[in-house]
Amino acid sequence: MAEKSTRETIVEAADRLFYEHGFEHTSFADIATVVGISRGNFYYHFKTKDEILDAVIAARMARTRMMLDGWEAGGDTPVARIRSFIDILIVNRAAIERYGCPVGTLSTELAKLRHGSQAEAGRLFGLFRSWLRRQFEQLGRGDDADDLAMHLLALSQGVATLSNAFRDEAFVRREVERMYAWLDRETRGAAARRH
Amino acid sequence: MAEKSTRETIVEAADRLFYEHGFEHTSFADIATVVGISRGNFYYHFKTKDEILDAVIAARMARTRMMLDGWEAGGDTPVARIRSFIDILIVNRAAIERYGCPVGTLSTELAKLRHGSQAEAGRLFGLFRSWLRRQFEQLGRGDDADDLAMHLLALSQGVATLSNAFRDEAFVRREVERMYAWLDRETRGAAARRH
DNA sequence: GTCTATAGACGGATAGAC
DNA sequence: GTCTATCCGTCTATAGAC
Repeated sequence: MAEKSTRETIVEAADRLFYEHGFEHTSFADIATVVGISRGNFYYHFKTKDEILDAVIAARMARTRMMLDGWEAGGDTPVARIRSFIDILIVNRAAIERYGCPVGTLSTELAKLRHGSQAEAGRLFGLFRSWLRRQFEQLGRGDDADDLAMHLLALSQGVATLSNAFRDEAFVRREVERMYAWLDRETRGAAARRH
Repeated sequence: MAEKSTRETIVEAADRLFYEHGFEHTSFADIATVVGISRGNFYYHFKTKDEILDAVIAARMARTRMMLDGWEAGGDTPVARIRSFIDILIVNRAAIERYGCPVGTLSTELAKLRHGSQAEAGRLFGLFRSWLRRQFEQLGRGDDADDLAMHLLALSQGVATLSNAFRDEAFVRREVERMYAWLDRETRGAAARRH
């Protein structure tokens, strides 16, 4: 495996810092310190903070696509795949408790900053939305597949926010079970409808 | 009506700026400019930014309590009162689309900043949580009243976040209708259970 | 003359940009 | 490595009320 380029290392560090401390709260010096390079070298790779942000968003888009592709390949049925989405709340529980959802918190921060890349960040949500919509469509919910996708996305976001505010693991687990039950209800007889 | 004190004016301006631009992104100079006073005068009333934050949180707590008391007095039944909560998404739709939920966005921002007042901000959530819990208890849901309160709070948070990200009014209205339906389902036969 | 409210200038620190 | 802007926080000065 080839060594990671300096640029990639910078983007990874910025990605983590933006998530854990917020975009605005993260300074060039913070990133440079984590990466272990001088600020001079830094400016060779990125001219402005906005450039780093765009690179971070692009990296997250790529990573998310890979994750969604993995779920697509790994799940036998649409229901199983949608469960993979719900399970993020469990898998990433510790990080979410501390820092919230990476997608939601970046999106709201950029909205408040009136930052030009907010639309870009919103496309991250779009990836999940269209992926979920496709799963529901495969379950025969052509009419309201997008509604269902948005509903599940919203609930997942809200659970992440409250998990961050209350740090209550039991709450998250209850809500995940509730989402499972909801999914079963919504998709009951789905196979029958398809034929 | 007595004229508002300078201190109150400062807190009001800070409240709005913290909501619209975020806590960290708002500087003393920004607040002073909005209020129309000098920075020197500013420091006479508040020594540090954290002091203003605490005052803002205290003001929001008081305002929220008044709002909840108003719903309590204005709604004939617990269901009607809970609907008042759900309706915030409609009433404050324009602001939420732009800036998100004031409670959720402040809480997540302070969490990322590891700010000492995050617990204070979390108490704002607590107000809604315990108020909702009481409503569900009055509907005879003693066992899972808190679960239901948290679930509704989470859904409301998620809808606010996605409303901010996608700026989709139709989505918000659909989710509000969905919450109404959920509320009806959860409270069906509530009166019977109580007797 | 002291207290309150306001104003303005100064300094250290740090940020982003080159 | 340097430059400029900005931010937070302190310090001093002024003007009126009592």
